[in-house]
Amino acid sequence: MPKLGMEPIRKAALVNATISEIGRTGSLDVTVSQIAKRAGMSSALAHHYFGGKEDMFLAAMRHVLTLYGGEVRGALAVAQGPEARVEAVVRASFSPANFRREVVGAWLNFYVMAQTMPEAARLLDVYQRRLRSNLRHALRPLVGARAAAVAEALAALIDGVYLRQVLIRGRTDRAGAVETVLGVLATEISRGGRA
Amino acid sequence: MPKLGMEPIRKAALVNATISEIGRTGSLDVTVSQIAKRAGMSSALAHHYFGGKEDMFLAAMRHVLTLYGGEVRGALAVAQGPEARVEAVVRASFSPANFRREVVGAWLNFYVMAQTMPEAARLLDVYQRRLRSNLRHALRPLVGARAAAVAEALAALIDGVYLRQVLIRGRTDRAGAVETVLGVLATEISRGGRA
DNA sequence: TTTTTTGTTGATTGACGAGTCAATAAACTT
DNA sequence: AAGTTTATTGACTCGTCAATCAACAAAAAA
Repeated sequence: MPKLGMEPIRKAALVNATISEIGRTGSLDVTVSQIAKRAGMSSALAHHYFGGKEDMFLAAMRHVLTLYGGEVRGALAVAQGPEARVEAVVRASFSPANFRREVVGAWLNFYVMAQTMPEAARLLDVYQRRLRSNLRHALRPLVGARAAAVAEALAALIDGVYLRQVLIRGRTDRAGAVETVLGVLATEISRGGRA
Repeated sequence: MPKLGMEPIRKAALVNATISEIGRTGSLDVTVSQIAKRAGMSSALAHHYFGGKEDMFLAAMRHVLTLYGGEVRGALAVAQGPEARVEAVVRASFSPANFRREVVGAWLNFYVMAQTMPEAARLLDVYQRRLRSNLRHALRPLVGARAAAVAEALAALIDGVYLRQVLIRGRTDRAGAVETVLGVLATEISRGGRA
């Protein structure tokens, strides 16, 4: 029954399955067989489409990063004014799609990957740079020269809030997460550019 | 050459070796043999003193948490006034001992452990509670009713700054880390208890 | 219609690693 | 001196898993 043009479909299925399995088990100790099974194919086929396990992991990471990037861009496009722009970035970071338990679990493990896989480190670095850059530009009119420092802090804060969700049993607390970050943002804005 | 009373010495050596190896490889994929070798003994002996790999991991985690707790307590003991108390907690979090590359790498992996090992989750939860509680109490006189929210934000910020070190090549940036957190603290204090 | 390309898997290989065990030896007890 | 407890390891078992291969099937190209 070989239908042609399966490659992109299979690859997409494997990428999703990889994210799901990493998120579900909460670790990188997922076997290719587990992933392949969830994606509805044999492990041999998974190896056929991707060079190996590492490539699957990287593809999954790229996918998550791409989704996130898209969401940030979309939110920025409709944001009116600097304050709305910062808020857009923050809200996109905690959007329902990005802030699901399994995705948070996957993120955590991407950081672990970054410690061994140079390409993973590069991808995360790109993400961090873009995040900081977005925040910095939006913050400039609000806090002036402090923009860089505040952007750095907000970016770290976002990551930290993510990290804490890992320990929370049950559903992730999206409202609380956004509130925490926006709370700090409000304080920084109220201080403005004063040194 | 069996000298008696080896147990505590061996265990301590294994705990240190575990932290080192997790930090060095940046993942939980460390073999008992690797750990044992670094601790200067056979893997069989490691199994003899600890029930298994998991126990070694938990013991390592307890050790790091204990060291950290001690440092916070020590810093709090000599701190004069609320502001100094908050600063003490922050500085202790980034003390040279806690902020070494390998320890940061180990921390990251403790969070990963927490996703599968209930006991690891419990330990991290205790740490987080204590951290927040310490911050909250010290912040109360400074920001009044906002103490809880600000404590939550600072705690997340500390974790986030930790997380970012993972990607930094070479030495960890202690000064920058402390500066980022204290910067936010300063802004929050300058706002005080104003809603 | 033969050939090539694409899709697909069961079976196998080869490596590695956690945990166990039997054996050896030194110290401590009685 | 005989017996017990503590220390220590090399060798082994048993399982798991990434990666490969041989083989089969169907569509597309020649």
